[in-house]
Amino acid sequence: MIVRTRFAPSPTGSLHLGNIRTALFCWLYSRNRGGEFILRIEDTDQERSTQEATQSILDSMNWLGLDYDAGPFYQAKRLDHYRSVAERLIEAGLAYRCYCSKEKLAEQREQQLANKEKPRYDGCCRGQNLPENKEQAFVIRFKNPQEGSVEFEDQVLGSLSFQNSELDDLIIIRTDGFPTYNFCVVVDDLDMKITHVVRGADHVNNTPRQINIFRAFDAEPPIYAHVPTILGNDGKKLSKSHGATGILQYRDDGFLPEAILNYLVRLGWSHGDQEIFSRDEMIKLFDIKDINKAAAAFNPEKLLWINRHYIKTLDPQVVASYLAPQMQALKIDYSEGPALSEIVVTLRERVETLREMAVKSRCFYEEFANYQEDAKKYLNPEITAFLQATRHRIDILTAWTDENLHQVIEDIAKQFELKLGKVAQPIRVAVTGTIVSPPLNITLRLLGKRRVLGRIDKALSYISDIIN
RNA sequence: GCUCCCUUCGUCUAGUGGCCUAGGACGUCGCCCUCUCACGGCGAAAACAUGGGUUCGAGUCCCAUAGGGAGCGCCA
Repeated sequence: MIVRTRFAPSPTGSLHLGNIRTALFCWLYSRNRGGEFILRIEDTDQERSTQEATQSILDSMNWLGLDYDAGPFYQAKRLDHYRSVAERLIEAGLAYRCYCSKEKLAEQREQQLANKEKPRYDGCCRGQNLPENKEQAFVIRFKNPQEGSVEFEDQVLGSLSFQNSELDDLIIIRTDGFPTYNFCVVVDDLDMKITHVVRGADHVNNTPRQINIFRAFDAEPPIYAHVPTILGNDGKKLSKSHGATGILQYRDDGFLPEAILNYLVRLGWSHGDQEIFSRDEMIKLFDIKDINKAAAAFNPEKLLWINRHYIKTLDPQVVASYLAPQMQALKIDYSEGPALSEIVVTLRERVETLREMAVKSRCFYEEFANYQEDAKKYLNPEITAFLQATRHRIDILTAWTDENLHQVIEDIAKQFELKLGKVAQPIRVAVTGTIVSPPLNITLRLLGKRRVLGRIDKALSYISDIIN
């Protein structure tokens, strides 16, 4: 039997970390088993589904490299199919038309809640076998078994059992003729021959209803695996409605897809003490059986740590390709000056995100307007002499290398009988305008002779200005 | 209210009855390295929710309690 999983988001907003982790687990399982992974867009809610959301789902999957073997399938394109299936269910006596008004139902619900009962449909139209009446609005309800129980073995949670008496007759076709979630899921999972349903634990309570529908079709339900929800770093649920960050925002903020995936795979899943997993390792080692039952809280610091890890260890050329859009977003023209891969190599140990890297790279491509406030104190008359000497040494330097530039700084320190730090820091301020930068010799090399000399001149005139 | 689920350091987790004096990672703190910032190295503090069982022996099995979560839609 070939394993076939699906990720089935509804296009009512952008995908967040919780959704993506579910997609990842789904994808990993199918890849691990050499199976197929299907993308299905559940857009039966005409009110809330949007084209933008659909596009952002596609973009997100693409960015993370979660490729699918079939789809995307759109439920909105299969409406006639769902309707005819529902009609067949009525003919078979497994579903029925219900003419109860929304108002009546709402009232009933309120009443039940007031009586501290579980709100549920009372089955008023069940068994009446009401014919189609075009004059009056009706829905189609599934005839849920009233006795016995539904039991199934969840791959994450273990064996679960629900009494049918707890379940009511759910609506499968609305008044407007659109099918509802629990119905479409079953029809599609069946049609698409899904073998394993890996989804969020918020669907656990839907599962017995869906299994009953499978049974009505005389079909075997798929194997279920409900993965626990992800909580925000405040311990509260992470969800669209609580303003969870869309995954593409992480891309824009300078996170690597490798980091997002690695972070997410370790949330609720583990393989001993291993923290770092390449895509291939995840695929090779992943198993649903190793998913934890408890909900995990999102920890932004650890995501940052993993992001740094990948910035530091991935091929600089690859990181540079991710950096380019960040440079563009900041409108930094990097067509002249150091290659982006050089920037990556020098800045990768001092940033947490690519955005930060882009920001810090600015001084290699553009002149700065002002010295930072805390840097100004280094530019005083006492440094004029060695700054001038430094300028001269650099001016006559023929081979522009890290070694030579380091030698220049050391020589100047020796010549003026100063500690290395005492000369390095003022020079750093002169050429970068700030008190923090990569090692000075490397900074100088990246800036290039023309920029270095220009900035030293600028610092010298700044100093003479404050004297006068 | 009812149904279902969950519970190891602040956080992610290892742990499948003796290997646990509970291990690793992020974060935090300290020290070392050092031209700044970092990287790196070394070290420290930090957890089995509570109470009962079962057992020679329980973080590990069972039961209660407490706490947390999800669902109870003509949303998905």
